[in-house]
Amino acid sequence: MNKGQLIEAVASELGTSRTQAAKAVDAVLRCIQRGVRDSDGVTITGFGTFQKKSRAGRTVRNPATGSPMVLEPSMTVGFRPSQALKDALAETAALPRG
Amino acid sequence: MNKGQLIEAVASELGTSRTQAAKAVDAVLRCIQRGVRDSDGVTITGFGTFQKKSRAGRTVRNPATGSPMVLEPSMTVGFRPSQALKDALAETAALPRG
DNA sequence: CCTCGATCAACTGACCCTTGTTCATCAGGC
DNA sequence: GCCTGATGAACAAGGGTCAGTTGATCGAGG
Repeated sequence: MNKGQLIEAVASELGTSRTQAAKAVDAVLRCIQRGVRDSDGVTITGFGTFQKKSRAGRTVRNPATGSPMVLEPSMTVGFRPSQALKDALAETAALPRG
Repeated sequence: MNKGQLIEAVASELGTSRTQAAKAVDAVLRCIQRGVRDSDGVTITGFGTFQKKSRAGRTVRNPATGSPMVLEPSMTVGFRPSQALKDALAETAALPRG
């Protein structure tokens, strides 16, 4: 699923136009982004938690040349799905008869 | 940041009421959830990729007792932030001069 | 249009993940 | 607005797994 399809789905959910849905999707994503950036994390009950995490620097190897290189510490975003989300996935994952 | 604050932020972004923003947030999250569930993954350009991942079963240890236990394979959701998102974090993380 | 994204290769070590309790906070309803 | 149910975070310790690196290309999406 890509952004367009997500927007379509949101439009269907909200009963609005794709244009409005696009704004909604963009706004939500942007707010999550800002939340992670400013608040170190966004906890959404029943969905999951976005959390800004610092990756420790380490030594990696260039797969092309095999030469080692030092990675400097960087920031990334971790997502910890809630049990409800994992359960929602399991619904289809173990969906024998539908 | 929690869900309520996210809703407030979205309401501010969209210029709508918190009630409408709540619907939008819920719709977007639900659609992402369904997308991950049905489509194995949701790729959002400029934000990141949610991907349903199957965790292989393995042996873990109960940190309380120290006794090993066998984990059965399960599903989880991985989030791979886009470079743009990581860059957005870096803006504040390494904000040297402003 | 044209950029973003996924792919693939070998390798390394950082990080996730488990249990279980408990408190605090959050979301929801009237 | 307040009460209540429920969800989530922290901690401790160890091991197995997965992420991450370069770089060019193809494909699709915005």
